[in-house]
Amino acid sequence: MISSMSEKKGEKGRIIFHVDMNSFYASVEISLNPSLKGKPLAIAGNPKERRGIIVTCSYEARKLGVKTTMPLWQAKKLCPELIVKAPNFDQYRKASTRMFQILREYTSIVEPVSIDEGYLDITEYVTDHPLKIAQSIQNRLLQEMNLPCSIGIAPNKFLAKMASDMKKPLGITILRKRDVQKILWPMPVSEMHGVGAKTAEKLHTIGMETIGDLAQGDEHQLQKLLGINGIRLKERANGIDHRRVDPESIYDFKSIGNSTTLPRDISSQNNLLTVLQKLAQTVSARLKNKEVYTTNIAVTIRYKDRTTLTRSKKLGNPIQEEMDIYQQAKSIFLKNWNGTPVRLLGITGNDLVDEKHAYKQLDLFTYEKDAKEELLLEAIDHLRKKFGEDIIKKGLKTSHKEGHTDTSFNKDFLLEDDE
DNA sequence: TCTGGGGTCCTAGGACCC
DNA sequence: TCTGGGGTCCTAGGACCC
Repeated sequence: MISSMSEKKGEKGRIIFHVDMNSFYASVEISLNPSLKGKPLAIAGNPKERRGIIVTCSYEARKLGVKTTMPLWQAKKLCPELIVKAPNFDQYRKASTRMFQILREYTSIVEPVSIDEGYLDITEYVTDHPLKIAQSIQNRLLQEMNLPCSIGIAPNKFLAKMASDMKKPLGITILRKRDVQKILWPMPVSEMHGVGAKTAEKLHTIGMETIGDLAQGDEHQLQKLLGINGIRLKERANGIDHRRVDPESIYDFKSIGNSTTLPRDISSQNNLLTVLQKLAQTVSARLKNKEVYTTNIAVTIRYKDRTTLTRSKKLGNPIQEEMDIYQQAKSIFLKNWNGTPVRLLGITGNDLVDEKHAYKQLDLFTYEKDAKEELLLEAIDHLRKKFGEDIIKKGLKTSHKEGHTDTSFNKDFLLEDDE
């Protein structure tokens, strides 16, 4: 029925689901320990340390005013009987894997967006009314895993995402294109997916309060205010979104990083370098795990007053080893740290290349290194002829002292800016 | 006594080349 | 003896999302 309607309009209508797990971490904890059911439960970072913020909480906790990202001490003040658990990511990942397994039984076109949500394109897999399929998915996740979810059904990703948000927990919502005006347009623009605090604020300055305002807004004005994003948001507000559901998208990740808020602000260089080394270790392990090298290292420094800076460096050759990452990060850090107390440190590997490609690059690099050494020997020979043996000995002596091999000579002696 | 850690995408400016 | 316009790469930072 749906497909015949689309054919009339001359476009390929699709049926997209957005499956969104309800308070996922808390729900997994409850599934592992049913005695927590019905109680105000929050998952928060290390409760002993200041980084303790609410990551997720059960609906019972939400009713009492507890919210995501709220500092733990604030949540406890609000709700003294709150049960707090530290996150157990291994368990969440396990549950996530199983959940996506179940989703893939309904269609092969499943795109995970994060650990607890994903898009499904069931257009070619409709065996029943889409609502029935959604009910079946919801029931299976609930019965087999004890995990509640909300599902949005729509002709594209954006509308499916907006729909899954409308009934929580355990909702199923169909949002048709023809309902956009009635359902979506009266909503505050800040509730639109893709509109955050800053964008909402900007939109308010030109008098736009609802999604409908945005939908009917002037394109040039929006382009001027928000760039390309303005055009896109207006399209979405009109229910238009051509992005396809892409199951492969999880395989082309763009960066791998690790950062940490320190237990207290630190200004000792040695201590900070120790932290940096730990971060390098984690990043290296993750790169190896994903079988990629990085060709761009970025260091993030957040100071006591929360001002944050990121400094990055494009590398000549791909790296993966802890020591290489540490050396690069250390050099960037020392060059940019202003010496005042640091609150957070982070290392990110950007511009990732896969191992096969990295090997080629490495070979090239080794080759270049050899070529450089040859040039160096030539230069030594040249100097020997020009200035005699003395200057060579002087240079070689220095290099011995620094523990270099005799072929590498003391570079400072010869070359001005070649590293 | 505030505000984690993992990411993606976009923009803008400067350097450099033709 | 003054100077166009396009393209690419690199870096920094902002906005957003879960």
